[in-house]
Amino acid sequence: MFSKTCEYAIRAMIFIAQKSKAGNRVGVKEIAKAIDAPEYFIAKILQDLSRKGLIQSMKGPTGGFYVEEASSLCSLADIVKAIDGNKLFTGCGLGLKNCNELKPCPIHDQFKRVRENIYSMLENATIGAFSKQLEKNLAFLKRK
Amino acid sequence: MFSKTCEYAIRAMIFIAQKSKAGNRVGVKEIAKAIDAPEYFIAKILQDLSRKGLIQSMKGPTGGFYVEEASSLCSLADIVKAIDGNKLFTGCGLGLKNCNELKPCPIHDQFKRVRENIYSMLENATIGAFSKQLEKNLAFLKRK
DNA sequence: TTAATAGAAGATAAAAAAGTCTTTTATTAA
DNA sequence: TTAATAAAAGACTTTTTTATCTTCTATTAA
Repeated sequence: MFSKTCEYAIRAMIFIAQKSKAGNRVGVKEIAKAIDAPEYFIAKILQDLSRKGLIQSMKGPTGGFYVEEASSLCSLADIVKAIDGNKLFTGCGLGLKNCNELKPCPIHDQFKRVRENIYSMLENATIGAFSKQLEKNLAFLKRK
Repeated sequence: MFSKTCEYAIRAMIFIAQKSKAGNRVGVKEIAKAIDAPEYFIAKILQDLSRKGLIQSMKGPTGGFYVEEASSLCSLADIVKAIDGNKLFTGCGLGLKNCNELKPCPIHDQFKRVRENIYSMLENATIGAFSKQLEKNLAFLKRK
C-alpha cells in the first residue's frame, strides 16, 4: 500500500508529534530507536519532511526535530502525498496510463470507490489523534 | 497497491479469458501486444500462473495459453494472492510485524476496514465479468 | 519424421527502492 | 569563543523488483 519510506515517515511523525506536545525536541537516534527504523535511513526521510515543511528542525545541542502546534491537524493523507505522491489516490488500479472515465480499465469504477475510501480514511486520521492514543498506551509504533 | 507483476497478470488473464471464450489459444507475443506488456516479462508471469493452475497452456504449433471454463469465476483476489501473496489483505498499514488487536498500530482499526473493502471488491470482480465488458468495448487493457 | 512453433527454465542485466557512511554546516551551552 | 552536538547533504552500497536474453524441451501439423 505505502512504500517503506512512507511507513517510516508516518511512524516518525506520530512519535515526534507526541514528544512535541511536551515541548521536547527529539534527535534522530531517539526517533530511530522509538519506531525501530534504520537510523541513517530515517534521517534522510526526516530531512525530506523538514524541507517540505511537515516537521521542523533545529541544529546544535538541545536541537532535534519537532512539530508546530498546527501540525497536530496534519493528516496521514498529507504525509502520504508528500512521500509517495498521489499515485495511490489518482492512479489506475491496473497501472494503465490512459485509464479514465472515457476509456476505463475493467476495474475502474470499483477501484475508484476503494480509493475514495482509502483517501477519506487517511484524511480523517490526524497526527494529533494518534498522539493521544499513544499516551494512553492504546497504540504502538514499534516494528517488532 | 499491486506490484507491476500483478498488474500485468490481471490484465493478461482478462485478455486470455476473453479469447478462450471463442475457443482460441493465444501466444505470448499476442498477449504482450494486446496488453502492452514486455514480452519476456509477461512470459515469466504466465508460466507462474500456469504452474499455479490459474491458466492452462499447450506447447507446439497452434499452442498457447487459455483458460478453462471454470476460470471465468476466478476473481482478482485469487490472482493477487497468487502473485503478491496476501500481505495486502492481512498486513499492517504501517508495516509493523507485531501489530494486532492486542497491540494495534495507530491506524489499525481504520486500516482493517479499508482492507476489507479492498478484499470484497477484488473477490467480487470475476474474470468472466471483465470479458463481457471488453467485448462490448466498455473497457480497455492497453497501457498507453 | 521433421520442421516449425511455442512454452519452460535458468542466467543475466537494468532500474528502483532501501539502507549506510562520511563530510560539512549550523547552533548553542558552557 | 570554543567545543560539543545535531541536522544537512552527497556519495556509496545492498537488496528487490522489473526486464531481457539464451538454451532446452514438448507438441503438432504437414
